Amino acid sequence: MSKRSGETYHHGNLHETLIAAAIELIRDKGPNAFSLRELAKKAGVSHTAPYRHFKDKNALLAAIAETGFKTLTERTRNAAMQFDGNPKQQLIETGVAYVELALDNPEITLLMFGGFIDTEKCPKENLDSEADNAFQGLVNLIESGKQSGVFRNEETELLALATWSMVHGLAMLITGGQLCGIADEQDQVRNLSEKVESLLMEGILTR
Amino acid sequence: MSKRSGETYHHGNLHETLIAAAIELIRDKGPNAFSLRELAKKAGVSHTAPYRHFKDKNALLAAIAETGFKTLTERTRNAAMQFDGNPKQQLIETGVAYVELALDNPEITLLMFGGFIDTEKCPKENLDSEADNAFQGLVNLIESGKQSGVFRNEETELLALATWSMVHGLAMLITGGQLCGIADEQDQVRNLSEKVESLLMEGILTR
DNA sequence: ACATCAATGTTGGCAGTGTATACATAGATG
DNA sequence: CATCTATGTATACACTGCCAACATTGATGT
Repeated sequence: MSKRSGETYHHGNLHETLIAAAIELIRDKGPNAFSLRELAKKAGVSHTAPYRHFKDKNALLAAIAETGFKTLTERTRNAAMQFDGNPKQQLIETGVAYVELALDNPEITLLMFGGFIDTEKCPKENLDSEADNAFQGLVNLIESGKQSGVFRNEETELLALATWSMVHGLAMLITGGQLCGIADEQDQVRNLSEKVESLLMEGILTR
Repeated sequence: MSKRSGETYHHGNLHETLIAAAIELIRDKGPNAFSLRELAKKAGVSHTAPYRHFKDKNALLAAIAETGFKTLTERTRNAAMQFDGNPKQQLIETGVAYVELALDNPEITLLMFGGFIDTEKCPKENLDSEADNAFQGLVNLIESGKQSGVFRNEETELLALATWSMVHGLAMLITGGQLCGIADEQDQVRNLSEKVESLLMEGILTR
């Protein structure tokens, strides 16, 4: 029965609608309070309709996390592209982009890294491989920086892991609220990211 | 009515029992799947008994997170104490202790930093102040290292934040499963932590 | 010694949750 | 135009957090 003019029995585009609405809900209430039934209501469908598009709640969250990793890959790559040929600046801007994205989307970031999603051990599924993409960009960046003699000749994966950890840690501390008062505003974050990463590059020991 | 010999109407020590049992449950099923009712069953009390000791679920989780921060403070301080007078080694061992603790208690670590607990903006409550304690130890360590000329003469808080971010990021990447295959075993973690922190100290730029 | 009270427990109930099952509809395909 | 399959709905169940009313008991003051 099509009660009103615009309403059809088949939604037609529920998959994308659900993801978009879910992101909104998570932004509002956090990944913890997010519920499938409220999502269905928001999308204007019955509370079991989402199961035609996602195996279960976890699968939907995983899909959202994946979009998060995609934009993370995009943003960091774009940031790096703007300083092609300058690995040092590239590394800094990549980090700033990483942290800024996390600050702009704290709830999604928590969803991505907060253990809300069961990933069945360590399968190289879409989700993880998408995260690998972001990491791979970093690896490439460092590799080229090594070859041009800017970065030390250490194992590339190790250098990448160090920079990733640094930036990721800062992002998680901010989104987790551990840095309240220290890093709330946007410009503070950029400033902080830059300084912290400079420290990683220059080292914190005297010479 | 006291049915059997050992059973009393008043448990007598429910508060601690609940926390201990909750930690076990969270270890088993993750902070996400943890439920108050299952906890009550495990503790052998009715499903509302926990409410006599904790305002709500969030309060219980906060209490558990607080114990987590306490042990974090202990472990890192103990690690530092063992190398008194050697700030560089102190910093490394502190970081290793941090990451190892996270690896040993991934679910609790997620609980502490994964956004499961509503902290009402940024109140300086027990939870946060306990986290501050761990950070303060790091600040002191770096301050003394600066005075003995080992660490660069940068703003102490910034140096502390950088080292904390680095170590925290590594810990979160490991517990979040992002480093599957790279850092699973205990000795791998120590090795990785040491290397990564050495990089932070020495810097990753060529000189 | 006894009444009283506050702390700590239980029972029952409610709204909300994830998800399994059976059924309804409609767009696509032969 | 019949049929199939994708997509949506209705219903039901076990489970959840939490509230309100009641029960038990150890502690307290007189």
